[in-house]
Amino acid sequence: MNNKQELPWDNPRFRNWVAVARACHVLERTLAVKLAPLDLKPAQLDVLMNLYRHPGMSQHDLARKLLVGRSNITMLLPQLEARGLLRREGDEKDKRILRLALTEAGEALLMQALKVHMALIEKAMSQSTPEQCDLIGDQMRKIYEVLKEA
Amino acid sequence: MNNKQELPWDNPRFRNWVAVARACHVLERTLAVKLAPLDLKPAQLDVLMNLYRHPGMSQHDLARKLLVGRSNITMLLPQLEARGLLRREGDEKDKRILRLALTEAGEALLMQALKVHMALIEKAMSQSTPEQCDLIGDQMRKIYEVLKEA
DNA sequence: ACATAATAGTTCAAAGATGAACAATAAACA
DNA sequence: TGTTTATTGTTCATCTTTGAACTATTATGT
Repeated sequence: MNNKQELPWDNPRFRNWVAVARACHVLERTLAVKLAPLDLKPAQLDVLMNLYRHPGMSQHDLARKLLVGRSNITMLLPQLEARGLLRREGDEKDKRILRLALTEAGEALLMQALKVHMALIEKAMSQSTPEQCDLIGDQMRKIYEVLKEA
Repeated sequence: MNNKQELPWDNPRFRNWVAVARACHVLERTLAVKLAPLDLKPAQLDVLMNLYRHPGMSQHDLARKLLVGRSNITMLLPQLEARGLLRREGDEKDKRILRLALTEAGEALLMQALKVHMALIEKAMSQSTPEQCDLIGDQMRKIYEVLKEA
């Protein structure tokens, strides 16, 4: 076996992925700062966004969408529920399942937060032409599909 | 003010960025799993990588490179130092600074970990042509530059 | 029907990350 | 020189996230 492998930093794929990771990281950090006035964390915003798109989803579904553990959801929801941002009600058929949905207050706060999030993403993605932007999205969706099951 | 704003999900920039974030997240998670046999966390690999590229850097420099707080570095390094993977020695001129460098063992482990990391990135980025890959990297570097100072 | 599997959600302890406050040292400047 | 300000790294309290063990409920298979 060849001990003197090619150094990753000479590999375009490696260097370019590192750039992706760094951009993600800095945008996430920035979002956390900009969201602070609304007393929302990025993780909490993710919850609100998913409940808005998929009302009635279970905690298990939510965890899978967010790529986190179920226990994380269990810890996350009570804060938001106590603030009156979402409802949890048991499923009729399957008593194990709790169905989740935003309240009006939750939807209102989400809209506020989305303005912040959107402004940040605009700032980031306006660097690219629409075609470049779509290409990036397409490639990233492919990556997600490939790694999801690995 | 218009309460009925355009929904972000109709906006290509938003949807495409969400794809970036998801791809990042799933790759990071997968990396953590694949790195477990080496008893290394992604954050620790980041440290080793940076010390390899920039031997002699200070903890402050390292924190900035990794986009984390200085205290995070303080918590992170003793584990790696105790495993004999890196050295910390005080700067001659400036007694505040600790200069960091990999040991031979650290470099050896890094090479092992890089194989894992590289294989994962190959799997992800081989979805794209070299041109697409470079375009992605270029755009992401722009994003980093724009958000870095914001 | 009954035993066994699988699934949804919770609890809990351990590990990670964060930011404010602090000590030691260096830099700036009067 | 002497005083003030900045910088480096640490400590500590707090908040997140995680995974394993647990309970309750449903599905599966004989």
